[in-house]
Amino acid sequence: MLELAILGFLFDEALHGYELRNRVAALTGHVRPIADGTLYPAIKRLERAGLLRRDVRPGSAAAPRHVLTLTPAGRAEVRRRLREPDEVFITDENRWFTALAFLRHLDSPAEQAAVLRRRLTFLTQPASFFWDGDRPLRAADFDDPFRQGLFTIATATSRTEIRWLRQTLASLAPLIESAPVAP
Amino acid sequence: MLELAILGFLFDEALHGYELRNRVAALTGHVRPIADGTLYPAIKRLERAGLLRRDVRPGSAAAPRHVLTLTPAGRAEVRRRLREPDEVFITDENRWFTALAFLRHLDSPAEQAAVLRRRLTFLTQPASFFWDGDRPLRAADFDDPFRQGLFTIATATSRTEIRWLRQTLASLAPLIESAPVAP
DNA sequence: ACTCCATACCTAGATGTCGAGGTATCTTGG
DNA sequence: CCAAGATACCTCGACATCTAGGTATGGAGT
Repeated sequence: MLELAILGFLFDEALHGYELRNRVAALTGHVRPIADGTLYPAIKRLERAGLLRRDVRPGSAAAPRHVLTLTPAGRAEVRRRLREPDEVFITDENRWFTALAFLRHLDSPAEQAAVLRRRLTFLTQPASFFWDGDRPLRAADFDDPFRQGLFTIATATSRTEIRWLRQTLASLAPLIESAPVAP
Repeated sequence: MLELAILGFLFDEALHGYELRNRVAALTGHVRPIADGTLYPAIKRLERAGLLRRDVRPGSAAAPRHVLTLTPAGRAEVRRRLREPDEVFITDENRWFTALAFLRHLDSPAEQAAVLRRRLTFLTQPASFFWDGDRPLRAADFDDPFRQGLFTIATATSRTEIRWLRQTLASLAPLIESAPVAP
C-alpha cells in the first residue's frame, strides 16, 4: 500500500523523500500515520528494485534533499500494479482507496473500468457479514446496538460506493472502443 | 486487531481454534482474510500471556480440539483494550469496526459512550484529505473522477457514521448516572 | 556566539502477518 | 480395506511495519 502511494505520487512528478512523506500523510495519514522508519526503507527497496532513481541536491531550506524520479521500469510498475491489483487491494478499504487515488495513471478507460468492475463485483457479492446463509440480514437482526451500527454503517457506505461505481462505469463506457477488456 | 477479535469472541463463550477461525473469517474475512499461520501463533501468544486457557478435548468430527477459555486476566484485558483503545483503533476503519463489534463487552454505558465520543471527535475534526488549509474541499475541486469518487464516498460514509454516533450517544446518555467519565 | 527548531534522512531491534508448507484424526464412499 | 476429503492444529522463513532512537543542515531568535 505504501509502495503504491510512493510510486503513484512520483508518477506525476519527481519529489524528495520529505515532500513524499507529507503527501502520503495528507492522503492516508489521518487514518494510519506512516513512520519515517517505514517510509525511508520503502524508498530504498524501490530504488534497489530499479523503480526509482535518486539525485542528491542541496536542500533549499536545510539538509540536502534526495530527489526521487521514477525510472521507465517504475512507470511500468505503477501501471502494472494498478491494472492487476492483488485481491486485498480490492477488498480492503484502505488499500482500495490508495489504488483509487492513482487509478487515473492507467491511460486506458477500459483498464480503469476493469478495476472498478472488480470492486463492484466484490461489493455486490454476498459477504458472510451481511448474510445469514441465503437470508439477507437487517440491522434489527442484531441484538446489540453497536453491531447494529456496524451493520448500518457498512451497508450505507457500500450502497454509496456501488452507486458511484455504476455511474462512473456508465460514464466510462462511451470512452471504451471496440471490445471490453475482460468478460 | 486479530487479538482483539479473538478475545472478543471468547468473551462470550469458550471456542476451539477452528471455530474461532470461522468466526473471525465471518467478521472480517471478506475484507482481509486471516491465515492459519497468523491465527494459531496469536492464540499461543495470548495463552503465554495468561489471557486464555486451553483444554484439549476429543474432536467431535475429526482431530482433537483445543477449547479456549478466557482467564479472569483475559476478561479484564478485553475490557481494558476496549476502554482505552490505541489511537489507530479509533482512526483505522478496519480496527475501529472490530472494536465496535465487541464494544458491548464494556459493561458501563459511560465507558461505551466515551469510546464513541473519541471516534466522533476524530470524524468531525478537520482532516488534511478533506481540507485545503481552512477551506473545506468539494468533490468538484478534484480534477480527476476517481479522486472525486474517493472524496464523495469518504464524505458520505463519514456523514452516515457521524449521524449514527450522535444518535447512539443520545440514547446512551440517559443510561449514564451522575458524572461522565472524562472531560 | 549560542541555542532552538524545522528540515531531511537514516538505522536497529522487535513484532505481526503471510505464504507455503506439514501432520494427525475421523468420516464417507467405493 | 483403502483412498479421499473435511476437520483441526502447527512450523518456518520472508517481509513490511513500528518504535525509538540517531545524525546533519540551515535559519531564527537572543
